[in-house]
Amino acid sequence: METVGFDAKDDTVLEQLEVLVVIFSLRESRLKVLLKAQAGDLWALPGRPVRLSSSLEQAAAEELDCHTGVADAYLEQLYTYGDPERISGRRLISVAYFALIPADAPYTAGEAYGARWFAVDDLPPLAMDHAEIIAYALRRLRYKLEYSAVGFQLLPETFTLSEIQRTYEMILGEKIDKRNFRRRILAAGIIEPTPALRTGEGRPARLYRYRPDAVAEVKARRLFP
Amino acid sequence: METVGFDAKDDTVLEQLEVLVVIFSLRESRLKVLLKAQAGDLWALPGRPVRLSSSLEQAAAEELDCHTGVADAYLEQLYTYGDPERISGRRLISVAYFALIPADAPYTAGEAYGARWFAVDDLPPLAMDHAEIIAYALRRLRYKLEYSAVGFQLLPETFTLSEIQRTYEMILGEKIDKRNFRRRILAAGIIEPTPALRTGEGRPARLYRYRPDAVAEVKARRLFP
DNA sequence: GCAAAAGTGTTACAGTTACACCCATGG
DNA sequence: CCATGGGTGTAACTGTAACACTTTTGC
Repeated sequence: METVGFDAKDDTVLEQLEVLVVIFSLRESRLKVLLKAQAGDLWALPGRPVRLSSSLEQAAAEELDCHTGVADAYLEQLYTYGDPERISGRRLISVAYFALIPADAPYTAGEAYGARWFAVDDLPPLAMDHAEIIAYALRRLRYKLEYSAVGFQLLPETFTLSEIQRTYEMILGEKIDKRNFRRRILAAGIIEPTPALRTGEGRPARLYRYRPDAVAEVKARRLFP
Repeated sequence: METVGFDAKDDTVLEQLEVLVVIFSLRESRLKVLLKAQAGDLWALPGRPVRLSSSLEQAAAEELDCHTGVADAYLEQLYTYGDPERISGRRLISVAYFALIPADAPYTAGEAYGARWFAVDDLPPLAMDHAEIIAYALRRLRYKLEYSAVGFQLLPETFTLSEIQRTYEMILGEKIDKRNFRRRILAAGIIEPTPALRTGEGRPARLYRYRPDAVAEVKARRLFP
């Protein structure tokens, strides 16, 4: 074999290569993952082959966009799965990404193309090693939550302190003390109050906004509870 | 195109796929990386194509073995680089791994095939995006050092407390208090004393051994200074 | 006996946790 | 006026950081 030339608009794909995307979102007060129906009652992570002309991350972003309509979500490479045993009769390299989309992204957007949201603790039977991939993505998400500001990527533009706290509790699966949580998250300086209040049952709550300029991941570990 | 069948001993390779290995070791009291000479005064990370029949990690382990003679070193997948722009005229997906080999592995073993050790803070001109890959591997190594027992993979089977401390200082690039370091590392219970002493200049030092059974990465973060 | 590295505790400080009541609104 | 969720401070405790001298060996 020899080197393959290609031009910048080459639409052919590498046969043995795909990207997969583990798309997380908060839906109905639960952390959910978007899955596509497959033949044989199995579900699978959304994924696509990679064009010669596009980067891996672009391919993942396109797959994310076509399912959720969200183009600028948080997207991070997770791991590359490429063992010969993971699929019989064919070699397949899957570069897995994980994505976080805000809770206020249109619910039904994800349900085009036979896709559905499943709570991470209540998954259907999954194709290949996709269960393992989701488990790893979840571990990484929980882990990152503790030393970075990644949790805000799951929230709408503005949110109340209680909403952030519920988000953290939902992902980490444990209760957090309200006063300690507020003190810390405010001390970290990564959110700022807006003039607006959210009114609902009970006393109205101050709405806050995330400050992406704040250097969160740097230096300070375990920023949050 | 269509699906490619293959059998378990298929030696053909995927043309656009390679593994790269960032091999770290402590040499002459510095943290060094193994690089191979390339045409045009450039140096590159050791790497190889992936056979259809072998896993990515196997391929990385083989590349590591053939350069260092170490078959059971610490090996971890780092990141997959696959943007079209990283090499002109050809699409190349590089799955990068990083490896740690003990300081007492034979020095010259790495120097077969025109390879040489370079201190991480004094690297030669590098091919493609390999400088970026090394920088990322180093960041990850430093990071992991703080919440896992990965540092022991760079040490011989037995070592003195001062040797571990110097290892940490070398990688993190900062001084650590001797008494605090010892107290913590002993409290963590991940090393145990051996009957042996190491004699040299000054008072002989107790030799310790790493206890791989100790659950290090679990639960406790920031185990070390 | 002196140079060189090993070994050893205590105190001050900072950060974390635990904890309970009043406030503002809608119905 | 009451049910609902929002908002607030302090004290005990735990972990971390700073710090200097004695011990054992080889030369």
